This record gives sequence, structure tokens and C-alpha cells, in this order.
Amino acid sequence: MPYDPSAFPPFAVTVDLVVLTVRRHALCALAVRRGEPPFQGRWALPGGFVRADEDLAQAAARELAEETGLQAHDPGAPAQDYGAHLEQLATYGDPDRDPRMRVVSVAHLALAPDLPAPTAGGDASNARWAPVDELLQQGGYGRDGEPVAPLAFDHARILSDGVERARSKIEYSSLATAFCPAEFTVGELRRVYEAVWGVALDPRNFHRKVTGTPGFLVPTGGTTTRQGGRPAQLFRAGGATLLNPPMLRPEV
Amino acid sequence: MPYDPSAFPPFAVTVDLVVLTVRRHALCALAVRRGEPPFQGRWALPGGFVRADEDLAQAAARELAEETGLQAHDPGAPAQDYGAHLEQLATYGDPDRDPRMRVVSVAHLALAPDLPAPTAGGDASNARWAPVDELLQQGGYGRDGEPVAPLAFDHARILSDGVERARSKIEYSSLATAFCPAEFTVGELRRVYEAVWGVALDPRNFHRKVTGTPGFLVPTGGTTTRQGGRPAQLFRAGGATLLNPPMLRPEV
DNA sequence: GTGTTTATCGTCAGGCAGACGACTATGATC
DNA sequence: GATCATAGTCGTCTGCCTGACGATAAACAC
Repeated sequence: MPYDPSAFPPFAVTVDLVVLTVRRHALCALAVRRGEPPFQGRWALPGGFVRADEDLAQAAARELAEETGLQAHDPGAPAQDYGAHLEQLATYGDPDRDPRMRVVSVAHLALAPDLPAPTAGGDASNARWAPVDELLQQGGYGRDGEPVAPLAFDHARILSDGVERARSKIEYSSLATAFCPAEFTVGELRRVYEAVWGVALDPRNFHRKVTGTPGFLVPTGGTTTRQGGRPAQLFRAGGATLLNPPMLRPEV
Repeated sequence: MPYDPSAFPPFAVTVDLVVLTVRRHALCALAVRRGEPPFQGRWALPGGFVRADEDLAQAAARELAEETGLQAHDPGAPAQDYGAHLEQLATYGDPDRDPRMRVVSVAHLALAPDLPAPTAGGDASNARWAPVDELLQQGGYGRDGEPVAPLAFDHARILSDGVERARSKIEYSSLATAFCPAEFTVGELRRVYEAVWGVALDPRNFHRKVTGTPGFLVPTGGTTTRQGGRPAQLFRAGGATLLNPPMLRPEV
């Protein structure tokens, strides 16, 4: 079938963001409250239209900056200027996913360190970090006893896919450090893994694994006691991006 | 930024297909010759517009059937009716990727057993299985000494991403069986791995690994000598989709 | 000081992979 | 028909990695 540029069905193209972070030992995602129909008042993933002259990655980085102030890492760039990891997740294009018109959404996944507090266009009540378990449970009740409405559109599916991608990706890459501040301890990194996977890991074996993988962690020389207990060495993320052999999640 | 459905930039949305197979010990991809500008006469990946009432996966399955006659597996379906594995790969939306207009392409990856011969709309000269090495080498010369033009659009990038996805995915899933006919031997499966990874594997260790992984292979009871030598047991793909522990590629 | 918390080092056994020897059962060749 | 080449299958051995877990170290709270 050759192209016929004059007779293509028009689509709207958006980017939606799964922005994950670890807060208080829980994996959390950024959610914004919808101010207009459809799904008015419901929580949704942040996102917006791709502009006419914009690349998809640019659009995602722009939305991320608008929602969180974070600069996305250029995947080519070596060190991090306190930014977030950003990658394309998947594309969702069911004809009925938006009741108004045909919208294809290119979802992106962002991993960010713990941030002070979200502000969606300056209005804090319309954006929050919510534990992904809470956002994904259907028709249940949140921690405060309020009934929880499911996410708007197909965003529960998108969030679920993003969480699974993150869970899988920290197995064989050093991406878990994207959840940490610039300097962090082995214990803090372990708590990231525990929060993302929802399991408890043996501190001794974890320490052996991450410090024994060349290029994963670089000691800065400093120590901290911010977690209590014996002072812990501080590290920065090393240059290695792939973990070989990987750190596999424990079996259920 | 709330949606403004009346003022979105219009996009064309296409699906492009990376259809991989193993032929004569080489990883090959399906390529079609473009019959019209831009890139007239150059090779490209098969693809086409997503229709107004079509899901992305449906559009990809339709294009795959049009180009190869293959039925795509429903990922939910258990057994294979001699079909191909089909999954979404990534989405490419650079504003300049198509000189005519703004086109966002949702690339899909298909893995197929060795097929007789491709026919793009009945014209065999406009479709072929080409070794991916040949399609990806820039400005070189093919096996027949003819100069090789690079693929049209950004299709080299898409093909490259698809190949890397396939190489990575057969490590930790049983997807390599998608390259095999319904019944196959351990040696045939090993040759698939060798072709996709471009390495030589130890037959004895490979045999131990794949026959020792529960659910990977199911013996059919039959044997064959189609590869010469001692008769080999025939297997079908088992129910397992994930390989745990994975079969990692050898280091370079 | 005693207890608690967290970090870090060590030990040991089991599992798995790479290297490779040995044997088996076909078809091809002389 | 004996010999050879080819491909398949079973074993062995060694080294690496992981999970389980003991032990020690260095801070803080009381």
C-alpha cells in the first residue's frame, strides 16, 4: 500500500508521563487532577499535546519540566545535573481511549529522586505524589479512608506498564541510582530497590553485589549518618549503565 | 496544560514493521522497494497508515498479513497456529522524518519462521528478505557487489532498534522459538540463537540449558535427520514464556 | 555503659555456566 | 560393507555467583 499523503485520517498526538520516585519507602507516581471533562476531577497522568515542530522526546522533556521543574537527562550525556532519567515507554492508540477524538499517546517513563512537592502550574492541590499501589487499586479506599477513583482514560494501564518497566529495568541496569540524590549510601540504594520491588533484601548480600560490580558505584570519600546507625560511605553513580550479571528480583 | 481538542496539530500515524526471520544462518528482515517519492526505488520497511477505527496492534497485524500472509499471535493466546510473534517496538516522531508532512510512526517487531518468499501485493521484485547486516551497512556493497543504498526515512534506526530488541529478548524469554517451525530440534533452535546473536554456541551446553529449563521445550516424540547426522528429537515450544535464569549472550 | 540501629566484612554450601571429553546414530564415500 | 564425516546427547570438572547467615564496627539514645 503506497502512501497517500492527501488522504490520511488525522490524529492528535500527545505525550503522557509516568514519573516515578521513591518517597517514604514507597514507589510513588506523579498524578494531576483533571480540571475539565471528560473525567473531570479524576486523577490522571500528566501530559499534553505534541507541538507541530517538536520531537517526541522534546515534548516529553518539556512536559516533565513544566510539571516538576526537572531537567531530563540527555541519554547521551555522561553525568547528571540533578535531573531525571527519561525514556520512551510505549504508545497507546485504542480508537476509544479518548471519547472526544482519536488521540494517540506516546507514554514516557521518568525516574526522579525524591522531590520537595509537586506544583502543577502553581496549584499544589491539583498535583501530588501518590503511591502506585493506591493509584492502581480499583474501587478501593486510600490510606485516608477516602474512596479511590480509578485513573482517567487508560492511564492505569499506562502506569502499570511503566511500573513494570521500572521494576524490570533496575535488574539489569544501574537506573536505580536515578531515584537517588547525587550522593547516596548503599543502604539508601537498597531501600530504593526494596520500594520498587516491594520486597526485603539482605543488606549484606546487596552490599557485596553493588560494591562488587565495577563501574556501578564510585565512592566520594565522604560519609553520612543521616540514616542513623554507623556512618555509611557516600557514593555517586558510576559510568556503568548495564549490570552484568544482573541483580535479579527474588522469586515470589 | 488542559487539552484543547479544537486546536491540536494534526498528525498522520503509521505503523512500520520490523519483520525478522532466520534464513540460511543469517538474521534477515523484510524490506520493500518504494515505488514513489520520496526515496523512490530505495528499500524501506513495510508499513502504512493506521485507519480511523483501528487499534495500533490491529493495524500492525493487518500490515503483517498483507505483506507476509502471517497471522499475528494474540499475546494472550496460548498455542501458535503457525503465526508470528508481534509486539510494539517504539515510536518515531521526529518532525523531519518524512519530508512531506508530520508523520508519527509506531514501529512494531515481528518474529517469523522461515517463509517461502515474500510478495508485496503480488510483486516479488518489490519485496525481499535481506540480511540485516546488509541493510544496515552504510554505503557499502552487498553480497552481489552492487552498491547498497541506505534504507529510506529513519528506517535504519528502526531496524537497528528492532534487531537489538530481538537480540536482547531471546535472552530472557522463549521467543526464539518464534523463528522456528512448529516442530524443531535443539540444533535448529541453537542455530537461531547463533544467527540472531552472530556468535557460535557450544552445542553441549546449549542442549543442557534448553532441555533443562522447565516449560521451554516439549518433546513431541518424533525425530528427524533433516540436518544430517544422528537423528535429533523434535520439540514444540512449551508454555513457559520467561526463562529464569536467562540465557545470556557470551561476552564479546 | 547499655541497648538499638545501621553498615560492613566473612564464611559456607548450592546452583549454574563455560570448557571439553566421550559416545551414539545417521548418511556419504570408497 | 568398512570408513568417514556430521550432528546429537550425556557427563565431568572447575570457577563464579548467590542466598543464608554469623560476626564485628561505629554511630546515637537513654
